[in-house]
Amino acid sequence: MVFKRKLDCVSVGFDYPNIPKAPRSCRRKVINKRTDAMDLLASLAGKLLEECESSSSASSNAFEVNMNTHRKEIKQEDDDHDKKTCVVNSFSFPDDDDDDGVLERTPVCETKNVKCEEGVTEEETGGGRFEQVEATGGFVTDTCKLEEATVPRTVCGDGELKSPSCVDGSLARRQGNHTKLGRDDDDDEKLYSYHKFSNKFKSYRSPTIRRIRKSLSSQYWKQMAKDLGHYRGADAGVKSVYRKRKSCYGYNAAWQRETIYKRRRSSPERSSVVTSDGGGISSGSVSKLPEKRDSGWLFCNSSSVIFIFSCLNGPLISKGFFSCCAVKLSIKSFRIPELFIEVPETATVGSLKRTVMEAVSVLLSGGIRVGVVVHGKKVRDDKKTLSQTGISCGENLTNLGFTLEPGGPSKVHVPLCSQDPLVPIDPTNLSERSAAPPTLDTKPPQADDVDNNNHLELVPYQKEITVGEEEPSSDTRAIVPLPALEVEALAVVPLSQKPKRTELAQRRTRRPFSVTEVEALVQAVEELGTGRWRDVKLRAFESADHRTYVDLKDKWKTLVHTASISPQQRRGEPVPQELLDRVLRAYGYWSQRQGKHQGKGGGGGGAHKDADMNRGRVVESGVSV
DNA sequence: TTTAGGG
DNA sequence: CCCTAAA
Repeated sequence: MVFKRKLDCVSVGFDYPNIPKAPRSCRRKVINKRTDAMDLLASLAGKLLEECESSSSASSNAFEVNMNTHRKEIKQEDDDHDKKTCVVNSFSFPDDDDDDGVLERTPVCETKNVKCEEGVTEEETGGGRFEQVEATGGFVTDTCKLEEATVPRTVCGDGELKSPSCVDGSLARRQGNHTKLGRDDDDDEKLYSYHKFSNKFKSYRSPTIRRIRKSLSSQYWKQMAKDLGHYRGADAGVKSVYRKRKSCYGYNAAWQRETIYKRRRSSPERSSVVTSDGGGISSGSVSKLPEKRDSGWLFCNSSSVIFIFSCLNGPLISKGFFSCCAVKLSIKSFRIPELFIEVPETATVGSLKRTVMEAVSVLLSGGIRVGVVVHGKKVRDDKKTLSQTGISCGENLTNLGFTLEPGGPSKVHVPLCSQDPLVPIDPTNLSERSAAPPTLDTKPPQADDVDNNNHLELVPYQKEITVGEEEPSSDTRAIVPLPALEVEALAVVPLSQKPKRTELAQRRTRRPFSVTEVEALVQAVEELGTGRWRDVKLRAFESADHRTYVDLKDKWKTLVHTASISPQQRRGEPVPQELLDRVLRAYGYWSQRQGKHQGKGGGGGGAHKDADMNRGRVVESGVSV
């Protein structure tokens, strides 16, 4: 099989405009999948680690996270006719990467027979995705060894919100390698294909993509920061998601537009890690370290705090300085063990990469268990504080380690994602797995609970994000959505990305309309007509915070339906027939009126007093079915 | 932000 | 109730 051909296939795969336009609902699902990929991607990126050391020699104090297995091999076998089975025995996430452009944060897939190509601009790829890979002649797609996939880490020493680019020395060390790898390809044809690929991707733009990109832009990170209550930008007023929701007409657009935020909408009693433990943190008592928190890993609580936040929404790494000493730690690298991946022979290299990445991402985003090892002994008691395990402030923590294991309900000692049970992942069946992604329940922080003295800063997995930047110009700096879920890849990687409900947003509790409410609604619609739901809301439900104008519109819709079906078919608390009659009457009237005036409406006199409506048998004429 | 409709 | 295209 000629590589070039495959590459072309990849190009075709990215030809977004060729994707048949599906019905809106279908399209939406595709979009969701893309978003999931982004989430996973972000999550992958989020397994970054940060050290608090301010000295450049900090890295020498780092400890390492080691995985059980380190077989550096991908065995690839034929599976029936067209399946390739790749076993990725280990991945490592080195501590750094080059510092040249966004690729420095791009997980790099190195294989013996597969080269990593750089040169994809940030605009094209953004951070956090596998970069293009070109195969050498020896690729012919039977045994390839994947030596490591690397994810750089972030090292910042001063507690300021910084991009990973603040990593200097250690990054430089690595730069040579990858650059060389990428650049010494002398195959023009492949290069051509590669650029063709890039261009394809460049044109791979759509409002949806832009939106996703936007949501992953710095704005997003800032929002996350705000959520955590540690972002001190111009818009510092952190408000409770719940409250935003409640005041239907009060919240600002930015919030509402935040797609991500919807995932975090939740009941007010839920709070974020830092939020609920703010007091403990500032107290400087390690013993108050939260042992079990929502969506992050809060480490140390005195003069320095490392908060590693990871969820489907993306990773955050934050850090703050407090008044006393802290446990400082750095994770140079860790490895995740064996993955089992199955792809069709016809799969492109690109899709293979994406498959691997998704697998890794899925694994990282919830399918791994983290163990804490202190002095060589595994600490199983989650409630133990660090100090109780023998870790004390100021020490280099060379005696602290972690273990990561895939699969199984998490016995997380350090919750990487969520306190919710993690969905087990069977790494040997990843490609066929239909299980829902890990349940990641991110919970909105409550502004009221936020200890603003904590001043945690966030270090997004993203370059050059600036704290004060209000303009989401960072569009181009966003972790650009991986085109991983284009049709082809979806076909190849049937990973079920269907999010569980809890993963998105918590559905509001159902609150059936009372007869009184129905009456008020009918009354208002009689007067205002249909199509002025905001007015209806203001007129009749202004104080009912839980009833949005959309709710009212929906209720009206169901009322009309209810009124038009037989009483036997109706469910729930019966609505007096009298009200239903009024519903039909108003419906008919306003339908007719709208037809006549063609949206001319306006605030004119209420229909309530309109003789036409009360008198006429508009009902029949107005109601169809 | 609101409206309108499908899910 | 949710989601979202469109206005």
